[in-house]
Amino acid sequence: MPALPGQHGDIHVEPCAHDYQVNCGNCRLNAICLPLTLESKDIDQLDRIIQRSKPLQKNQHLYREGDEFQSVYAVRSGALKAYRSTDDGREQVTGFYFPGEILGFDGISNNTHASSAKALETAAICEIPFASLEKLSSLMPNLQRHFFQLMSREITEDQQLITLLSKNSADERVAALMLSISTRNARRKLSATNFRLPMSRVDIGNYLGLTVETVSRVLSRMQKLAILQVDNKEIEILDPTGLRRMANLSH
Amino acid sequence: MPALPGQHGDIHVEPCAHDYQVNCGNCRLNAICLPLTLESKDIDQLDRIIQRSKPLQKNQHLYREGDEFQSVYAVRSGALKAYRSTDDGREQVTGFYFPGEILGFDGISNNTHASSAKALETAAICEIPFASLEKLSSLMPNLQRHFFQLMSREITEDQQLITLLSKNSADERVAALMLSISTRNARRKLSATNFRLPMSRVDIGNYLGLTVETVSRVLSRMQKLAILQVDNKEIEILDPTGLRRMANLSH
DNA sequence: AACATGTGTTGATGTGCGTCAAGGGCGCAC
DNA sequence: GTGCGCCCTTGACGCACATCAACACATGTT
Repeated sequence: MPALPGQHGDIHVEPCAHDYQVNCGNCRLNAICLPLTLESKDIDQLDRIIQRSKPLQKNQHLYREGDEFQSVYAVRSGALKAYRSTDDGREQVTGFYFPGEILGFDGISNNTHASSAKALETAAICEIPFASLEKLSSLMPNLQRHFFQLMSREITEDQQLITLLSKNSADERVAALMLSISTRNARRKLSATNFRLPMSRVDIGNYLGLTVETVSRVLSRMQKLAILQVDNKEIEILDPTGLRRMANLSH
Repeated sequence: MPALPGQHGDIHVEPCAHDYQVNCGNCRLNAICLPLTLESKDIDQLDRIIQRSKPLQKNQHLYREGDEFQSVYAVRSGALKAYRSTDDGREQVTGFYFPGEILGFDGISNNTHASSAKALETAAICEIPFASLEKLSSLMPNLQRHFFQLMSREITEDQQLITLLSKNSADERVAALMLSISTRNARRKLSATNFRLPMSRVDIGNYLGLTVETVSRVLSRMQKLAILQVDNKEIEILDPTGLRRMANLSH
């Protein structure tokens, strides 16, 4: 581990000195976030409704369960988790969100956020006020379609998680999560084999319906089988094929 | 296997004799399906894009995983299940759909249905071609918002199921499903305490991440505790409070 | 009526993961 | 340095649910 003074290093943005120059047109992530064929004047219009505020620090909330729904949010850097509290007070992690991904859709149905979202590390966020988005969508069919698609994707991903929880063993669940993170890294042109997990073992277990101990044991086992190299939160995938076999998924 | 000429049969449109008189304006279910304040000319416009074909027979598919996505569907009568096949060939039931409910949203993201939908009993369906719906949504902000809300509701419901699967015992899962069906019945002005389950024990187990045997045992136990009266698929809720306590949910 | 098939129930046994407990590593405060 | 808190790991044990097996019952076919 390199001896960096601030281990997160990256975006240590003071009240966004340079933010005025960030926009959807030049954002590195727009291939993920907005894979649209929009004319540049349309992008400008979209850009004008998006608000970029100062970064969230680790453990800060973006919104909480029960808050009035106003906006959906795109992650520009960092990572977040979404979770809801169960009726007996425990929490259920419902998703992890990485740069280029959009969260907050569960708030639309009741005008109230159905889950909370919290930064797992320092995170920069683009806020997209939903009322403006709706208006703009009416004028730009591509944009309307894009947001229908994003919500649909969230539905299919939730259904994949449902399947994972209902049908797969602890080994398969953990392997599937590692593969998912790897894939999402690759989409952002980062290494598919070396990465740092932004979330704790507790969060992983919570997301996958397992206890911390089980997650830890599975990771140790994968290390013993030379599928992963695990050093605390640093992960290296040594044997992608073995990992896929362990996940028991074809994709 | 019933001796149908072509079991693929699926939607074999042959405008049904009495259908001309069914429309969204006079449909008993529109309070559930379309709880909108639309002017009657708007309802007419919506009505014009909706297609009502002859009912699906039990076990017929409405669509299959991999089919091209064209439409979403509202259930007018009967019941359906949605399911996807896992990588090792088993199936995962992702939802049950009752009259007034809308299914098919998972197809939008890839223009391909991510799950299959099959009738659990004879079912009448309203087909809503998505391309027309999109166009109409651009013109009618209420309608656009309504469909965003419906998709958002699907997301929050999936997240509830995720929580159920990840955190709750067999007893709690089965109790929660019974309560959910009871609530949905009540919304349609049917009895909240007496109903017939349209799905098999296998489907219930599959949906809840349990085996048939466990589902059967839980139902027997509930009967022994005088919470339910179970006669094959006929259910009577004898003790709603006890059922809610067993489900361990506040709502 | 006889039979096949699908669907549901119940009991006996096994096991994967939860629970409980202990201890190690690391960062941070003082 | 010493102490404290948090996160992670590892081992021993138990339990809730899966698995295996047998049987009951309903429905439809011949």
